[in-house]
Amino acid sequence: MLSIYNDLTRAKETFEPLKPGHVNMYVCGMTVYDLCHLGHARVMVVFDVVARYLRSRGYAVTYVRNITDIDDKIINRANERGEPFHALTERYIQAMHEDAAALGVLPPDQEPRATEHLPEIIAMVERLIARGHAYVASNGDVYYDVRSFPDYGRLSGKSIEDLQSGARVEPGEVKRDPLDFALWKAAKPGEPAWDSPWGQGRPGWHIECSAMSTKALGDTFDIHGGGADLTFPHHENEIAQSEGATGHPFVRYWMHNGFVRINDEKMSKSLGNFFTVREILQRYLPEEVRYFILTSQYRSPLHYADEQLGNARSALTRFYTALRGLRDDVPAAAGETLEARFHAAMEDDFNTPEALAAMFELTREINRVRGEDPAHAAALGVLLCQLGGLLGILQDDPEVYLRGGDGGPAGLGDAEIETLIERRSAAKRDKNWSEADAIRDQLKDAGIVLEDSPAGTTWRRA
RNA sequence: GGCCGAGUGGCAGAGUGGUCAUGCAGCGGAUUGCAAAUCCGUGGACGUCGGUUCGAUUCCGGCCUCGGCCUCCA
Repeated sequence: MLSIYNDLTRAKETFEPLKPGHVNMYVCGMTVYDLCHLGHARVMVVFDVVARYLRSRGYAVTYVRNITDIDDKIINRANERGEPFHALTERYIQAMHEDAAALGVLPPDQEPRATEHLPEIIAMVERLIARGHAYVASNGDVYYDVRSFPDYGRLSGKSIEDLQSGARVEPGEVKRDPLDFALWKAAKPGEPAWDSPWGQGRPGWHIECSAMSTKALGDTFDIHGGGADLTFPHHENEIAQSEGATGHPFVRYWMHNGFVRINDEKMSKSLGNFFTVREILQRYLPEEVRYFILTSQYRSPLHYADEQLGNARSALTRFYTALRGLRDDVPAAAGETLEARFHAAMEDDFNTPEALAAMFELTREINRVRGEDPAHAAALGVLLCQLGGLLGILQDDPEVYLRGGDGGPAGLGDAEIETLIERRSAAKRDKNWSEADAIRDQLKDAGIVLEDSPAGTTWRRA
């Protein structure tokens, strides 16, 4: 029985999809005017795990993650660079796909773009006008009339009155109410624009998600996800738009992931304190970054620290060390209590840290039995890999992971390493310990760790 | 100011009304030519002040501190 924390009710609820056996899920993706940073990576990894896990429980999942490829920031950035906005967005979409793939994030089933859904967007705005939820302003903008939607503020826990007191009024405002938000923005000279019943213009930020999610998944769907900073106003506005236009409930379970923090502050573009995925991948393996993201429950803050990325490396080394040398062509061990513990953790609102704890205990069990019962160890190892697969980790060949670490600036090649190990083995046979230790120290200085066993010497990169 | 969330051992991070998180680091032991890896054992925590309770880190309230949203943001 899977339970999910629903931000709409602020409680964990038993998950039951609208259509038995099928889950429709929409996640707010990126606005593509820059490279992905770790916060974007967290969204992608978290909901990738959600989709993987739902599928593993037998659900057919339709996972939609949108791309915002037209908005103010994109226009400004394109102007700064003196290039067409779509050239800019194409480049960053490409980069995002590369980053996602590197982190083992499976592609969503659909990846709709705002600029490819102008007809749906315009139709929804027209519908909102017709149903009395929106109005055309004197300058050609179209605004949502927030006061026409009594439930406004429910998701974010705000009241219209509270919002009213904090609302700021810009000079030259053409809204009827400061809380109203733009569905359609009239084009200024030189801006990208599309034809509409209200003249040339472009969609507001929120309407694209309402239009695209409804088109892809229907008026009502199961899960809507995104970063916690989208709760208000973005998702609040989506509810107002979609329910205002369709007259039906919009989303059944709202999921928001917590922020990545650095020095106790939110990592964000506006604060400028972010690391891009690319920067981090220059120093850590993709699987290490992914593991690091999963060490925190998705709603909790994730504290960025080099020490913790290093910890991720140690942890993965422990897993892969246990898997190394085990047969992987056997059936997974069945009926293990640790497997049940893993699933209990995942079914409790995707508690990945607890799920990882179960995997560590499974790892200890593998190490414990591998001497006397290699067959059982192998079966447990296959199980460990399967569980890891649900999280998108431990899918590498152990040897590749263990030998593929950072070789350092003066990294030795595999062949050189093997040669040195053979010379050391010869010295060991001769009980020439000083020679053997000298070679081991030499390798250690090059970042190579040796591990002797009765079966011979293995090595890995530290 | 309004609303929301959080404060757990050296670090990270789960969880629970009364026996164990887990990983890394530390310490002791086994193993090893010595190491490494591994196994066994072990120390160390629940912001603060009250309340409820036989018993609270866990429930309730006050306080303190921190973070977030209220404006673009994953």
